[in-house]
Amino acid sequence: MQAGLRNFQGQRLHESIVEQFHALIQDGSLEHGVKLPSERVLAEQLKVSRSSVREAIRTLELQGLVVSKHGSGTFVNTQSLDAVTTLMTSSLGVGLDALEAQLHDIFEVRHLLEPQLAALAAQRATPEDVERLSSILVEQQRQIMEGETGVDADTEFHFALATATHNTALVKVVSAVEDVLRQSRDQTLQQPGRSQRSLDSHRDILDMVRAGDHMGARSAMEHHLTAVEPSAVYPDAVTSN
Amino acid sequence: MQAGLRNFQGQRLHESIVEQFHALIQDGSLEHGVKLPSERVLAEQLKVSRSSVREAIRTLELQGLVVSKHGSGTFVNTQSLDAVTTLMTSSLGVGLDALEAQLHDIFEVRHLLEPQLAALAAQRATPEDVERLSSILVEQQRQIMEGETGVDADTEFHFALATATHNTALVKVVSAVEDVLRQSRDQTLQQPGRSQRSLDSHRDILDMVRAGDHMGARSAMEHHLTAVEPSAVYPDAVTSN
DNA sequence: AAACGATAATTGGTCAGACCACTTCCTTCG
DNA sequence: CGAAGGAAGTGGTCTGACCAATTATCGTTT
Repeated sequence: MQAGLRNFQGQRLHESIVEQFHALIQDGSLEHGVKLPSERVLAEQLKVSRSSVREAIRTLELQGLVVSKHGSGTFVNTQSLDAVTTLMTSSLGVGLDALEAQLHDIFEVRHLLEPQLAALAAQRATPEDVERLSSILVEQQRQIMEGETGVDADTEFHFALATATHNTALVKVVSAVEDVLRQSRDQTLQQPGRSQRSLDSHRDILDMVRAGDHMGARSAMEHHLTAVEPSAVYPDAVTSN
Repeated sequence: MQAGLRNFQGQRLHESIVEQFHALIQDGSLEHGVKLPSERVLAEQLKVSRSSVREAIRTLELQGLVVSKHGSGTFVNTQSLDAVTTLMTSSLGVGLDALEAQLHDIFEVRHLLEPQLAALAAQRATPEDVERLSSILVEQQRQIMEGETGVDADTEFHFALATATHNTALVKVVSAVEDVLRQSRDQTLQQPGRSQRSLDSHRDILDMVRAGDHMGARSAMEHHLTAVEPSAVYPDAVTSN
């Protein structure tokens, strides 16, 4: 009987090769630093083409599990940061509830990040920043009155608030989170009253920022996030002071 | 127009192709959902073989920036969390001058994120998580005793702490931040005593996590961040305690 | 004219064999 | 004995071909 090479439904060949290596690494057959056979030999052993082996190795290298050195060989590397992650995530299969779980995780990141962010913004926002935030809320009000959800203005507000911290790294992190959220936010805001409530708490936040009240801005943001959060009730949210 | 295809120092061909796509995506030339040319056409346009194009696409797909569908084509995908984080890290790497300025910003993000993260980890860490964190500190101690800075173990500790929150989104955000920091951390830790002090405060954090004391973990992390912050202003003012 | 179905064209996935560039190691020469 | 040189091994790239899934095309049928 030929080697496993189960190539079931929609599974690409080099992907199943990757899975085999994951298994070999996880059960300890391939320890750190071990040099694995050459691509040509691997291709012959697995009875696949060298291209497939290469694409598999490319994947493993991207995952940090392996390092290829030109002219020398390919070596197992299980001590990198990336390596541990991929080994963890590969072990637990991706279920149907994965997306929902991811969404919850992202909201949790917001809970950690944005209240602090609002506090920073309250301390550093320039009059121009406040003006910009204010005009965004006007636009959001207009969208809501026209029957839209105002999701774009909603996202824009959080982005602008991040900008008001004058911390470029923070802006990038927040926009990463908000970008992913924008898709789901549209559904959330379609529940009756949600849009208006979101706008109201945005106004509260802006008031605090305008007043330079960083404590107030922090709690206003926390209130806002709780208000717009999809029903998910969590046992113990982080108590921030 | 034939783009440069600069293949300088040890740069593999498909890697420079990946970089070109990163640039195209970042400057907005490739928006979400856009279908890019077939592999054969791309190979011709870039004047490389189709294999190289494929390996580049494989990389982009692993980074979440692109999705290939058999028989249909390859499409840009910039709305996944993976996509945004990889774009973030690749963009933060550029600019030697900007890096200096952004370093402060990044440390500020850590100050916002990681204490909260430590609190979460203290609430959710499993015995396995604690075990893992513990072994990392052993490794860090070993590296320091051998005269190294222990920068890898240092980075890995923060990464492992993030995984202990069991929040995949949080892990991704933190690893993006830590990745950028690893470069500068090596310099910071080279100041005498810094490495040992960093290890000591890591131990404090782990103690709090082990005890499930989320408040203690939070303040321990805050203390740690303050201790290792590259405060070029005060050379060695921080007491070791 | 619209709906359906077979067919061709397109595209990603895999395969085969070749050559190039870099490393390693061993032989050979000084 | 050491160093220069070359041979073998390895990853990196190229070429061209075929397979498999999808999509577009066009004919027939209703």
